[in-house]
Amino acid sequence: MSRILVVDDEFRIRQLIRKYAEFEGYTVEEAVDGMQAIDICRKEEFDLIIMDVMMPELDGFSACREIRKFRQTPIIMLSARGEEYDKIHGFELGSDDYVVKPFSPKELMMRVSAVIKRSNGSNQTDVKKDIFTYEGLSVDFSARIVTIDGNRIDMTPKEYELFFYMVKNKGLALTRERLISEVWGYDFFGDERTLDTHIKLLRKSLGEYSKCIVTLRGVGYRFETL
Amino acid sequence: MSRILVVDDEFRIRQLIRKYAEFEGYTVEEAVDGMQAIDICRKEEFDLIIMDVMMPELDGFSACREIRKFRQTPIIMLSARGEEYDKIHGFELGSDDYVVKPFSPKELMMRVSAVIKRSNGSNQTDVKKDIFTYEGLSVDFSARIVTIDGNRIDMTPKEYELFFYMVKNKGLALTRERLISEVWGYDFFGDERTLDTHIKLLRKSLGEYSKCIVTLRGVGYRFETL
DNA sequence: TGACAGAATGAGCAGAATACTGGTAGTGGA
DNA sequence: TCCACTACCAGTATTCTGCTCATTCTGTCA
Repeated sequence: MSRILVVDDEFRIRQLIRKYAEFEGYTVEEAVDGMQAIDICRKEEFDLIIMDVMMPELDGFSACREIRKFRQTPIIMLSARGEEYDKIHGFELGSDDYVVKPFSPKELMMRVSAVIKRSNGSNQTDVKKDIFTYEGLSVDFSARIVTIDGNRIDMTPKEYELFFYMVKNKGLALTRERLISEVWGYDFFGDERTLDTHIKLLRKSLGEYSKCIVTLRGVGYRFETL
Repeated sequence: MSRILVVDDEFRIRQLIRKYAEFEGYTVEEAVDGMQAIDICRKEEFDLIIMDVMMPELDGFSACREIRKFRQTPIIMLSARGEEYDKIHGFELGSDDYVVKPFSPKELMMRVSAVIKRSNGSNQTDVKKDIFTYEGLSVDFSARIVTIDGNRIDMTPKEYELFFYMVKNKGLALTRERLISEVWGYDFFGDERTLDTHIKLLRKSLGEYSKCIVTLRGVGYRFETL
C-alpha cells in the first residue's frame, strides 16, 4: 500500500490526517518541519507528501523545492492562508495539488487518491536515476551532480572522476596506483603528488564530508560512510 | 498549443476564462451546456475541458460521465456550491480537478497548466501529444515547435535536433561524443568545435532559458530545469 | 614508554595546459 | 543569393600539475 509523509508542526493536524489516511489503508509517517521532512525523504521514499506551508525551521515551499531536487514524489501543499500568491508559488515549485485549511478530511483524501493514482498510472518519463545518498550528501552519477544538504557542489572534472570512482567503490581500499590508472589512465606518468593534490581539492569541496575520505598510509585512500 | 473546451451557461464566465486562457496561449472553444459539450467532444478532441457543475439541459456531472465513455480528456469541474458532496462526486466521476466559484482566474490557469502538463507527461491511451514544458518554455516534440512565453522560436534543423535530444534527456550529463553521435550520427568526423558552435546558436535562440543548458567542462552539456 | 628519524601525506602556490566561448568566414545546397 | 552548417581562430577562464615546505604518522631504539 502507498506510503504518505505528513509534514505539519501541529500535532492535531498530523493526527487528523493520519487517522483518515490509515483508515483509507495508507501507511503514514510524520515530520514536524521542513528540515525533518527533507531528512526523512533522503532516507526513505514515499508515494506522496502532504505538507503544510507555514512551519517553523523551514517552510513548506522551501522544503518542497529541496525535496524536488532529489525526489519526484508528488506533493500536496496545505495552507492556512488562502492567498493566491501561495497557490501559484506552490504550483510553480512543483507541488501537485493545493488544499486550503481548514480542509475537509474527506476532500483531502479524495485529492490524495487522485494524485497517487496519477503518479502511479504513468508519468515515469523521467529517466531512472543512479543516485547515491549518505546523510546530507547526494551523488547523482547520471547527472554528474553532487549536493550537500541540497546545495550543489561545484567540482572540476578530475574531482568528479576521482570522487565518483571512490564512491562507486565505497568501503574499498583503493591503492594510489589503482586510483591513478582508473582516473588518469594507465599511461599517466606524472608526479606521484598529483593524486594527493586532487584528494586535497576534493576534501575541500566536500566540506564536512571530507571525513568520508580516509587516508590509508602507504596504500591509498578509501571512501567510507560511517 | 493545447485546446480547451469551456462549458458554462454564463456568458460572462466563458468570456473570463477565454480571455485568460488565450492569454496563456491556449485555443478556446465554448459550449453552453452539457448536451452541447458532449456533441462537440464527439466531433473534436481537446486537451482539457473546464466544465461548470450547474447548467441547464444537462448538468456537469452527467456530461462528465457521458464524455468519459468515449474520451479520456482531462476535466476540471467548476462549482458555485462549495459543498463537499459535489467535490467527491466530481472526483469519483473522473474529473481531474475541482475549482470552487468564485475562483481566481490565475489559480484556475495554474490548475489548467498543471492538469495539461500531467496528462501530457503521462501516456494515456488517448492521443499523446509529446510536449515538454518548463515555466514559459514549451517544447512540442511531435510538432517540432518550441515556444517561449507563447512566442514561437525559430530554430534550424540542427538546433532542433540538438535541443530535442537534450530536453528528452533532461537532467542527464551528456558527453560531447554522445551528443555528436546522436545528433550528427556516429560517422561524423568533423571538427570538435562544431558542437560548441551549435550550442552557442541554441543558447542564443533560447534567450533567458539558455541558462538551462549547463556546460560540463571536459565532459559535455546538460539540460536542466531548476 | 618516549623520543627520534625517515617516510608519507597535506597545504599553498604559480606556471602550464586545456577547454570553452564568441566572432568570423568559408562551403555547399535549395 | 540566401541560409544552414562547418571550420577556424583568438581571448579568456578554468583546471591540472609539479614544486616546496609543513605536518603527520610509523617503526625503531634507547
